[in-house]
Amino acid sequence: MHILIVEDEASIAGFLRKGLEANGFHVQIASDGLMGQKMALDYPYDLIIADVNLPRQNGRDMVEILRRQKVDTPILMLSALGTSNDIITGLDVGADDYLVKPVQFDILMARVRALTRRHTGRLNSEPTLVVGDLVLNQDERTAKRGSRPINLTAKEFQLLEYLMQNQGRVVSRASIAEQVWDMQYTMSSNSIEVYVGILRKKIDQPGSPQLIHTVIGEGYVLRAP
Amino acid sequence: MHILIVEDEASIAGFLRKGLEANGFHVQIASDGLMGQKMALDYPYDLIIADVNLPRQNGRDMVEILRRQKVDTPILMLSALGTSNDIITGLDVGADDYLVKPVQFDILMARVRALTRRHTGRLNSEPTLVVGDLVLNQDERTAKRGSRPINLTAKEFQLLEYLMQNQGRVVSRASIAEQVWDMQYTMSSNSIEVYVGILRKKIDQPGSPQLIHTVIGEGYVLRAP
DNA sequence: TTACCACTATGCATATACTCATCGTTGAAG
DNA sequence: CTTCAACGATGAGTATATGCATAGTGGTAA
Repeated sequence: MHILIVEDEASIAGFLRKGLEANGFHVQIASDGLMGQKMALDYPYDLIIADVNLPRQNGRDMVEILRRQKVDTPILMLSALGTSNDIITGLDVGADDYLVKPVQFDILMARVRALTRRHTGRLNSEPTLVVGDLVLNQDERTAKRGSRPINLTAKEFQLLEYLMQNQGRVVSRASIAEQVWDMQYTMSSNSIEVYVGILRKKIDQPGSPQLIHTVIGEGYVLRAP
Repeated sequence: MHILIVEDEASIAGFLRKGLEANGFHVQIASDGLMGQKMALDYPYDLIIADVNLPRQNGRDMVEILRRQKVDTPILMLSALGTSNDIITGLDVGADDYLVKPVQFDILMARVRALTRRHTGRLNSEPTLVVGDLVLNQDERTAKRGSRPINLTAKEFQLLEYLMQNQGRVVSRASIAEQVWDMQYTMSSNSIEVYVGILRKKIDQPGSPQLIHTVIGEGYVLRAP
């Protein structure tokens, strides 16, 4: 979980970093608005904490520009200003939350948890993936179809995981190659077809409805019946 | 945009409803925690505003139960209690934001906008194209006319996608050839006519109004009836 | 060795893309 | 109202692309 802090006062930035790192977050610091904007565009942080008063470009403008550029990372703004007008404009340019300094660290942590929970709840933190009666437990690295356990090798597991993460969506061979095999897709190999075939034999046994579907010319899709 | 207010004090509930309705939201009110829980499970509200102190079941418990039941609607909590501990437990059971009463309405509105913006951003960005009762989902690569699913091959899908992206506009054979076939248009082939014909057979079945129209000498146009 | 895994090679079956010849429609001129 | 030419639609047939089962190779670890 990566957090970007945009704050020019080194003492505050350090205080936040220390506390956040103690809670298991990775923290990077930008010391002005332009630097913050650049870093936010370069890396998909899970959360951005930004001061309003910043050198070179203030926090509000930075947020507005980031939102215009389709960065949808949650943003928590900090400011010494506590008038309702400040808060409103801060939220309206695209911030998700607003705290007035001096901040109490435990309140900040609670807000950080609330913001990061929503953002990644769907993607990362779920230990199990479910499609129909197929359940994949990412922690235990096990899979089950209904009550029947399924034995998977490492590659098979990765492939199934990727398909389940994209359930309902058609995934191309190219993206499978990138995500599961970590390589460029070349037509010179049919590993993907072979592995899909193996998965089918293990998962879509006759009797239960089929989950893995081929979309000719496009790729594959895992879909609940 | 539908908002559920869970609040037992009629004066506050009425104050909020009036303000929110003036801003274009549809509002429903539940007067205790159990009623709120039931309503939140029954209908996919875009936002829930809940008091902490409620009869029959307090707001914190309600939020916790809703989150357990996978309701992921954004929740904004209100409370007379402003100690950091209250705020923290409120956020940690699954609320997204927390305001201390008495609330200033303009601040509340700003937070409401921030919360609903994020939530619907995800849903609306679903990549679907719609023309009349014809719906094309680009992720799933599926198409439907009304409730009838339509099976399309890759080329057919691309052609329909292009026509739908340009709905209401007449597209020439030349531009279709470029965009769908990736080639210069030469009259030496009638593939386009053939594929339009196939699409017609699949989409414009007798009984429903026709969507694909020929503009002689110009090209084709997809238009809602 | 034996067992297992990741990956490759081959050939078949079939869905799909495209071509061609023919037929239908349209609209303006006679 | 006909006739005719230009334009578009369509059905049948062919070629190609695509996916898949199966068998096989090489590497690794117990």
